[in-house]
Amino acid sequence: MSQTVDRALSILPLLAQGPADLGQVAERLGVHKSTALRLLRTLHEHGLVYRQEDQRYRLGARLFALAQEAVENLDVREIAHSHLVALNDRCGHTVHLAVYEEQEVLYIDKVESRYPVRMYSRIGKPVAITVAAVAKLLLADLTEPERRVIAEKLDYPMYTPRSTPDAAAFLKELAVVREQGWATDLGGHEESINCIGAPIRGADGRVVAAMSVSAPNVVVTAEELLTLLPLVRRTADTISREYSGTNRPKKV
Amino acid sequence: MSQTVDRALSILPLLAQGPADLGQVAERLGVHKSTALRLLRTLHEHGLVYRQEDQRYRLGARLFALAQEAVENLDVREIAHSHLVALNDRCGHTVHLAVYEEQEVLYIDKVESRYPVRMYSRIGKPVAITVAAVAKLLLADLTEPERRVIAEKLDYPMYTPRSTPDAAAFLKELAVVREQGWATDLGGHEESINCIGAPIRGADGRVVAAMSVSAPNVVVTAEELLTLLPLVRRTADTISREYSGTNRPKKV
DNA sequence: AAGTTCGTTGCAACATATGCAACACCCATT
DNA sequence: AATGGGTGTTGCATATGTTGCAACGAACTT
Repeated sequence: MSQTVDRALSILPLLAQGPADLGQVAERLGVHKSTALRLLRTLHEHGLVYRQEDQRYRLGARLFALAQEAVENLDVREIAHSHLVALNDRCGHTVHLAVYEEQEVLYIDKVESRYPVRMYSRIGKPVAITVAAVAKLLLADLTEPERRVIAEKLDYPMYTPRSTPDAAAFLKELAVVREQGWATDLGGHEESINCIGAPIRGADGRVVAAMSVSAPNVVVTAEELLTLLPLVRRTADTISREYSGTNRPKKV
Repeated sequence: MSQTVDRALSILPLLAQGPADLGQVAERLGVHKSTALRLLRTLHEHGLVYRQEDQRYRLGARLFALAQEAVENLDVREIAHSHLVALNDRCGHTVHLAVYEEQEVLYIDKVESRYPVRMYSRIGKPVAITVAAVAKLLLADLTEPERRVIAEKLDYPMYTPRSTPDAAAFLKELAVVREQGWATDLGGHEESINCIGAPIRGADGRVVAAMSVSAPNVVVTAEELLTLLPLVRRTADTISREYSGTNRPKKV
């Protein structure tokens, strides 16, 4: 690995927390100010870092543009998008698409609910991994040891009384999800919001993404939401087939 | 500047266009494969780059997380957000917040319309700079030479017949906007969508952000939308005052 | 006007990144 | 099976590029 690059990249998460001046960056990086300056300059040239009027640095615009471009070029997303929109047309609720990557689950697409009550979520935002239906689906597909390692490492914030309380409960839930091929989140993240989700699989059968439909209690009860399950699963299967078509089975 | 970092960062926009394998990266970077490998590895360690199953590299999840965190920590956004929501409550239309940075204009917040017809835009997405109301507001505040330089450099895509056709027209429009203190986009980006916008100013009077309200013809006519102008301007002014309060005038 | 703090530059010493060549691996071909 | 082209990967010697220092400059405070 490259030390210089390593240091430069360490600046990014540091600035993500908020603007910082040269001295602070140098200190938190453990290098001389002049070194930090040159690194920041390079980052600046690439637009990843921006220098505001008060001379302090913060993350730059190109970072957003990059993230944006990247997410739009994801194969699954491209294929899934129109199906998600169609699903939203039929049921009216918020539809999410998420992927798992290096211990994180994140939304890569979202179609907003037709109803005025909206959920707080955003593309690129890390998902509440211990409770979200999509997270359960994605993690349930990992191997047993992988699941255990991750489950141990996670925090289990009690967003609501119905949140997953600990690793044991989470692993149990993952087993259920794995078994049944779909997942729910009934008020585990926000008291009044329920979700149902289904996995999207590649040609080799592995789960490559997960989708979910979310709706608040005030619009439909959990029971009513569950009646949509067949529709959601059908949509996910359709996307799976289309995705498998473009991505031939891996020859491993 | 640092050559190593420079090379490493050059990989990002390259991958933004789509996944690439080691050889391709090395070639487009003009370096030896082994060098490219080490750079990619470092990027990978920081989560900026992800290695998919077919061994090819693409941009990684942390990039989104970073962008997300950064945008949430922007002072203007934090202050403006509740006001944008309140405005949306009153008028029901889509509300945008945007900033200018290094020749680019981008959305940093958005409150979705209550109506089913939605606009395609996304936080972090570069704005259609030659036609959007927010872009006009932000650029209008630059100095005359700056405006000219940028106007010359831009492309003028004719999204619709009402799009800004060329640099001359754009500069003229900017002058008008600068004079009147508000801006519109009447079908210049999408035929059936109109926007009105107002600037948010810092304590020194400079425009730090711009906000806009967008609505499709099918919901309200352009004339009706314009009746919201006082409300939009008042909201922008309120945000300006609050923002100026936290960011004392620069002593230059 | 003197003193502090912060960003910036030139330079010499050294650590680090570089390209090479050889290796290991997978898949396709014969 | 064996061969060959295509990957990605490793160790190593060279020299290039990065580092920290110290000194400078600018802006703000006292």
